[in-house]
Amino acid sequence: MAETKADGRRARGERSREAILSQAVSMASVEGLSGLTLGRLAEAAGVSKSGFFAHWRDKEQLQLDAIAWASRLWVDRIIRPSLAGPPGARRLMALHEARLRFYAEGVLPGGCFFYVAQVEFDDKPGPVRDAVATAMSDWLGFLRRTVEEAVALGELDAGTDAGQLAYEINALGEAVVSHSRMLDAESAYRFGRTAVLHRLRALLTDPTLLPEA
Amino acid sequence: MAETKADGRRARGERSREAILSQAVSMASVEGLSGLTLGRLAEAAGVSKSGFFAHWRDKEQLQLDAIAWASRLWVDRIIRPSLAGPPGARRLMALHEARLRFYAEGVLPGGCFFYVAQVEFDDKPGPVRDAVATAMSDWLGFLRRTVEEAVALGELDAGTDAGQLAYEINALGEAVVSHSRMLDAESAYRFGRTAVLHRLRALLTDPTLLPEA
DNA sequence: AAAGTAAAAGAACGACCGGTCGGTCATATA
DNA sequence: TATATGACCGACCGGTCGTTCTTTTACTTT
Repeated sequence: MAETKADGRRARGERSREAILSQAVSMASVEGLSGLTLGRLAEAAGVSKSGFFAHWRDKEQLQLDAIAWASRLWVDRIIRPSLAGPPGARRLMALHEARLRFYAEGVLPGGCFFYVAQVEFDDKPGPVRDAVATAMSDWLGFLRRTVEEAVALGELDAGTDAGQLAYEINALGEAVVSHSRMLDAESAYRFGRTAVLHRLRALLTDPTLLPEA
Repeated sequence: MAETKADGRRARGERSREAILSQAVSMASVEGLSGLTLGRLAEAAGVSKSGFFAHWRDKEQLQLDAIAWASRLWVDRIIRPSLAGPPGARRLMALHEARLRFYAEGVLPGGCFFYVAQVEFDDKPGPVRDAVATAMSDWLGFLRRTVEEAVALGELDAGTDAGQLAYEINALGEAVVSHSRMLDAESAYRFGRTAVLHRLRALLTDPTLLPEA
């Protein structure tokens, strides 16, 4: 009992910090990291604007931490689950489908944090841009290594260009975000899924590894 | 002589209007249509901030006109040139390569106006969002009809899903923008071109229609 | 030549931006 | 128990935003 009263200032601070960060990632997935304003963020997170500065020196520091937080979310929701299944071609498809599910479930109200962030910062040099580029490079690198693994396992055609295939899987998944929101959600998910499934099936040495549709 | 003096108020206004619009599309390709500020826009276009309001009621009207201006630019640079060549599979590849050239030449400093605009407005209902959605739909519709034409000409496999292929060509081209700016330009253009070329070649009834690489 | 009109500039507005400051209060530390 | 610390607040700063109003200027129309 009296559980809610035991409120240790430090633990409470940590909870505030995470609430703000989580809210920041959500809001940034809609408005972007620049469109995010400290006033609205603080209000949405239930703290005062000045309370915010107990946790971050300035807006840029928050942006950097938000990128790290979003990376963790991506690993938790997309990468880690796929590591529970078999490697190779099936893992590639699992990654892609986890991504589509991530979008479809509306985990982030704007669809994809990094999609917005990379468009926003690809022309604005600085630490934030560098952090986004690193996250993007990490993700594409992981995809590429997963392709290489599939080739090494003999599941995909030996002539497969891993970097090329990683680029395509990423591009075909990314476009689902705006296509589903601007035009039609059902066809966006269908096109996004079918594109990668057929691309992978064409490279498969054992056609039973992935479903026909 | 006295050419610069003959300045007809009306003609001068039209020139101002177009200078502002052109500048707005360039700046919006970097900062987005919301990130665009009237002060910097006016300065870059060589007029005063208030002079802007002689041409547009408010910022939203400018955004709508900028979308129309960017659409015309896209038609002039991508669609119209491709109509000069043969229809069918070669036209699809020509469209894709014109797009990549558009990016590589730096026609717009931010790479692609609509790429930025669609990410920015896919979650913000209103007239601007609707205009961006229409432009996006027009482009994808044109791609789809070009695919259908290629199928009707017997150049592409009869079982080709036109909407699906249009989605893929667009997605694979779009991703070049941020990939080239955030990571590596050379590989981005190579991946973007190779992806569509191979995708089309796999559907070709006459393999000599498109180059091997 | 007079009257009318369109293109601009200049100054100023209220709202909101990121950020600072002084202060309060519960808690961790000694 | 004394003290330092971290979380947090309300008030406020200079600056920029989109927008409005007034005025000047130069062309167009009558």
